[in-house]
Amino acid sequence: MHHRKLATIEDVAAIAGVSIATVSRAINEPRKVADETRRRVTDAIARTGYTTNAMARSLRMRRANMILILAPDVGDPNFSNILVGLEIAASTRGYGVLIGNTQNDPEREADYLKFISSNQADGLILFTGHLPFGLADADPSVRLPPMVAVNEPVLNHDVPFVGVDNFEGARIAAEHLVSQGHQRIAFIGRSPARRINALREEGYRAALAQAGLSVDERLILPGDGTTESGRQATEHMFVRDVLPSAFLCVNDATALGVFMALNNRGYVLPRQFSVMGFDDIAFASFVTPALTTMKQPRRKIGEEAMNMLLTLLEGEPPRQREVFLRSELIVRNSVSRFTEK
Amino acid sequence: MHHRKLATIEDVAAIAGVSIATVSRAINEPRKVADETRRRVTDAIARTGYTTNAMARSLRMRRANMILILAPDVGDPNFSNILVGLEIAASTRGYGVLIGNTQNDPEREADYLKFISSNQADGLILFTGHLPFGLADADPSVRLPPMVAVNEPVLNHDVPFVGVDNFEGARIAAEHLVSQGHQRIAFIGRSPARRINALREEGYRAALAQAGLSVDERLILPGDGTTESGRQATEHMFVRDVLPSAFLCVNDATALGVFMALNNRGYVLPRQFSVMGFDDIAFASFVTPALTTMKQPRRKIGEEAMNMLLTLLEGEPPRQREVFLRSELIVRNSVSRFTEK
DNA sequence: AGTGCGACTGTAAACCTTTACATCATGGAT
DNA sequence: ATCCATGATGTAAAGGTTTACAGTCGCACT
Repeated sequence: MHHRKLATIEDVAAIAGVSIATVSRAINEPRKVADETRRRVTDAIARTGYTTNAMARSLRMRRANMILILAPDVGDPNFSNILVGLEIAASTRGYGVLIGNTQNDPEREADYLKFISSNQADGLILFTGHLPFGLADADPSVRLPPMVAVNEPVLNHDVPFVGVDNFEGARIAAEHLVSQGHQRIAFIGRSPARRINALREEGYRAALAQAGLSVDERLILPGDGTTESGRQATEHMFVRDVLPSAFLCVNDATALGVFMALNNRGYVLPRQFSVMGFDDIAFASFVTPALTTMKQPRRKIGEEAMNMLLTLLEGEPPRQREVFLRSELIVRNSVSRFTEK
Repeated sequence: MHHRKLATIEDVAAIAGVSIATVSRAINEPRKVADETRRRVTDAIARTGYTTNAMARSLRMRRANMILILAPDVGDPNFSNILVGLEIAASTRGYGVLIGNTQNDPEREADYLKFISSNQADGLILFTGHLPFGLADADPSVRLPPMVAVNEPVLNHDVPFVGVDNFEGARIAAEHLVSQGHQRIAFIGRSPARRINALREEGYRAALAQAGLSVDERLILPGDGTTESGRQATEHMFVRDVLPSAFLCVNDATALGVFMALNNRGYVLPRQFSVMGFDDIAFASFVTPALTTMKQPRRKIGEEAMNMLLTLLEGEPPRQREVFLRSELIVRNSVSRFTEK
């Protein structure tokens, strides 16, 4: 199967006693060939073990049936499950999935665009939150390749987007804390420049407003979404001695940092402090106490995004340029009812 | 750049005033064309924004510069970092990386092989621990495509392998526990059918033997490497009331299950029990107490495997058919010195 | 009988490269 | 003056498809 020269459409045609055009048609538009002929072709294909050469096909058709996924970090816990969804949707529609790990390196981003310009990939899924370097500055007369952003919307450009409704998710999360009697709720992970963080913060504010609670700006701490930033923010609160009864974290990684800081100081969770995360990444349920959080429908996000891209590719305009999926409240053990001490 | 017809080698040739053969040579074998001519070609390329059409190139060259990675589960915490290594090595050598998520579904495995037989991919990285369905039963006269197994060796077939030295790693881990004074050490995750589990168990036995300790077979519990299996095994030990002072787990996920069971029963770690894992997956350092474990050089494994595959592809026989990389002992807080109670 | 139509099939061009082989010029050695 | 080697370039084939267009055949209809 490998070394021995592969069968071509011509071999099949010879055996079936027809022209190569007919073989091609028998494969791609079966209704257009007579039953008897089709049977002969099918037999010949089976006998030769013929598979159509994808390169020749792509060359002729000017499409590779291949999608390039650009991600800054393949190891991101949010990434892998979205990837599963992307991959499933792609393969059911006959597309392959190419991975590009950019590490936010402009050079690598530009490099990967070669897959597009060399016709090796037909479209782009962006995980990066920005246009790849080399496209961003291109003059606007050249058309951008078909692409869809996922997880994080693309800055300053009108790229179709599929992701979770961050505002609404954070609002629900904060509402949950309020419903448990918490009034002094911290928000960990302020970072106005990041769309995701900004939206989640807004959701938090909206929930407090709705509940008639005023926000104490001292309870809103900056953070970039890393575990370390959560730890630092928590430490900072203790140093300043302005403390909440509950922490709403911009994501699970941050929540983990909060856990570590509180554990370190000898507090017992959730008795003394409640903590909420966002994302529901893999270990959220394994940590002690198990983390109450908002679950992202990651696989669904992937499927939705890929389907959007593929219909885009097939020429139809997308039904909507932005799809927001609902995140789901997952109640575990890291939030307790607030009781006056 | 996208819709407007792409520049071909012919356009470049016309502008540079040379033949297409010269353009091709200027690109691929620059030394073979005169300095002046090369300059003209380079200019023309810059002016047209030409990129060589990868499909035409692959068709002619009969190689796609593309590697297919077959993994049963893209979400596996071991996977993503190995993927990073694979991806880096591939892209530095000018190869792209195609992802196939098989979910251990034979149909999907066979489906993905089409990428190989249709010339869309030149080689295969196997994460699955077995030959993909459709290759396994093929009659031996047909040559297998070039491939390298990673993470888990391939069952019953002589496929080159790159991974961690599981025996030696487990031996070091057990040795570490012994060095901390532990004598009753449990092994959680026995599963003779899995190469990895079997090897790690052997390493464990070797360490005990070396220390002159006899193994208590009742302390060796079955498990498939999932968190749940770790939890169950631990429960089982309490039910039978045969207890160790330390748990050596076949992997970190299992260790997490042990954590959960012990926490549940109100024990304080590592004071009352020591626990060791294997793998050093992402959250090993975030769990409380932070997990002492053996770190797999995952990125390195990926790089090594990809380089092996690519040299294989370029015709050279591999220097060795199996590469075992050393795992590293990471001491955190889940193991304490054993003290007689 | 002639016309037109529908169903089926074949011919050949086009997709864009790479590269074996041929050609040509130049210059040094004989 | 001739020959040969060397270096630079061009010509054309080959790689395997898809598909516009043309052709053939049988048949119903006028």
